[in-house]
Amino acid sequence: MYLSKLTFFSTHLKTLTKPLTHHHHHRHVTPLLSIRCLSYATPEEAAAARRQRKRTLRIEPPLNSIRPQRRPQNPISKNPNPNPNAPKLPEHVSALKGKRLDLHNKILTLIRENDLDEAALYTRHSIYSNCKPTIFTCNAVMAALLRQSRYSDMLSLHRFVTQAGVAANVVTHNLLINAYCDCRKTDTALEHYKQLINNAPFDPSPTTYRILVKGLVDNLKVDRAVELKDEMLEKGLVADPVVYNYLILGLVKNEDGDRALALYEELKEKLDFVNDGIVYGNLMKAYFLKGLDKEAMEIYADLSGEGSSIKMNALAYNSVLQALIKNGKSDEALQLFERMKEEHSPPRKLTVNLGSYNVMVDWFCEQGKFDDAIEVFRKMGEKRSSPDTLSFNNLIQQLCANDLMPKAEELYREMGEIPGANPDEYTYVLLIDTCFEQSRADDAAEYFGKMVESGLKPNLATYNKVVDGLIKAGKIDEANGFFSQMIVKLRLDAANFEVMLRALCEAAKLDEVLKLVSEMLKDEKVGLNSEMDEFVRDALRKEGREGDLVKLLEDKEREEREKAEALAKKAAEEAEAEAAKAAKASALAAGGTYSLFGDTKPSNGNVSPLSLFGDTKTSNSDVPSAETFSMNGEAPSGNQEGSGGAPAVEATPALGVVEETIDASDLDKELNIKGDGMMEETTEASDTDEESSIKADGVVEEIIV
DNA sequence: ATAGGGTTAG
Repeated sequence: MYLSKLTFFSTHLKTLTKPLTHHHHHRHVTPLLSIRCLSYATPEEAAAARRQRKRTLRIEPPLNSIRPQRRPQNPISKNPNPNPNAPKLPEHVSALKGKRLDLHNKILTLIRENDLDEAALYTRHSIYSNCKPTIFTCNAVMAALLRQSRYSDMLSLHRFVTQAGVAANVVTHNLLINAYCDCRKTDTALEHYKQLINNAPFDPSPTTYRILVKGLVDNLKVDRAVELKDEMLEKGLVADPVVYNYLILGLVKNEDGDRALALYEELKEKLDFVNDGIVYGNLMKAYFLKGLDKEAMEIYADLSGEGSSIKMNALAYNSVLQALIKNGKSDEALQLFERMKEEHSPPRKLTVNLGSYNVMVDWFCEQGKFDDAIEVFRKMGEKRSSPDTLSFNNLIQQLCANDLMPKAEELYREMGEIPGANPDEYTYVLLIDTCFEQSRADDAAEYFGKMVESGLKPNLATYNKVVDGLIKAGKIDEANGFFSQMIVKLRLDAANFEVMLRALCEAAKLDEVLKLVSEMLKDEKVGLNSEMDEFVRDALRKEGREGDLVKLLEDKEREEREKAEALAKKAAEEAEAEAAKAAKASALAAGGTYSLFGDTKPSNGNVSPLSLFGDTKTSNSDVPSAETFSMNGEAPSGNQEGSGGAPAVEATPALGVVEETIDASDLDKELNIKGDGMMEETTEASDTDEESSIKADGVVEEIIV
């Protein structure tokens, strides 16, 4: 139950993110790949690979002649001249034993405890220890990060383990493709898929196609998704009902009932009989779409009939339930819901889940039957389903929108008692909005306070809403309290300061006004413009306190002057010291150098005296010091894609160095992820755009190793 | 032992 909740929550989180359009930057990646493939992350790796090749040469020929089917799909053994640069094969599951299995289990425990930071850190630290994590462990952590929509952390970890020479397997690739799809970067996902096909020493799995087809359908690219399904069949993979279901869903959403039905026919032909119930809800929707209610209900009779061999689980039933509800089959829907609950017998047979209840709640709300909605919502515990934050928010929102705030607040109070259903930003914004609508400014303020108190981070829009609302309601002190609380947290800007200043002036809270003015003067991004200056003067004049501002400004000015003087003095001292040093250096360059090297004259007259001393501080910036030079030449340059990063990997990367090259903020930029993990709204996701984000491309480039 | 179907939403 815990896991299913996690999954549910993650889909919630995933939908929270709103991707940005990125600038495509199409580059030729293929030639680089072969270079990248050469590199082993560590000398140990390279040595191990050499030993492996020797062993292979020694052992394989006789074995092959006896049992040639032993390693038929291994490109290295197929190749008469094993290319040391060939993509590395991922480790077999059998590598997961002993200490490495212990490590794996330890990290799985961290994931189960939802301590992903620790899990990721542990994985990284183990990389260069004597107990290297297997790709299975890396995948587990990456999968957990993906589930929580922590894309940049996931890509960063991936990059790290890849640079360390942990060879990716098909699951790794699927995870990356999944991440790209979730970020609406379907082009990048397809690019990655192409690289997988062309370069990886293994084939895509059925799941690869599920992920890609779902991603394309979600991003309204049904036609491309259909093409991919055909590629899947060409690869000799079995027609997958899940893949067909996504396609049918996409076509139904496009109101293309004909093609949806045709796809079902195709699937039926390939499988003889489709016993996976997942397709039938959408199939019914396709019939309904074409006005063929009778056919739709025949399908329903088939799947729900006595002795039907169609396998229905909760997901399949939910889809059918939805089809009935959305097409006016109310009695059947109610009956089906009852039946789903009856058939439910965990742990083996799961025919109802949180999703079923959500569908019912929405349906009742649609009909205005809010008490029924609340009742069915409360009853989900009977079937050992437990509501999550999203399902609470959904119901609370419908109640708020229908003048049922007391019931909404009752549900809000229940949220804290249910694990996994803590109120989130969305919950509080709903309640705050509704409170203001109902002129309950105090309560709105209280919710805002609770929101901050519980560690949630209101965004600027929420802050503005609350402060504006409080000011309008004349609650200046409360507004000012939140203002001071949020100055740093939200990096409030001049406009926010001015709103507060105006309100304080108008309320004639002069002490507060002066305090705020002093704050504004301290912040060089804010300051006091002439309009505000006048505003403040007016307010003070009314109470005869104009002098207070004059004094404040004078104090400030004196402070500034003193500061400037101190700075100037310091600069002068430094310049003097510098001059002395330079004089010393040139004296040495003129004559002193020889003494350093005995009698030998420097053969190269171009040697810069400065670089000889390695004094980077005094060196002219045009003359690269030895230090700078070696940095440019040897440091692994994971961030500079395509700029010769691969050979650098061959040097033993010290942990710190590699970590330096994996800059999470760069990865954030890569996926346009903001610091809080939220993504900006896309203006337009363009497909024809030939350019792809450099960074995203770089990752694609790098993974196929 | 590592990925994986459907629904609600600013």
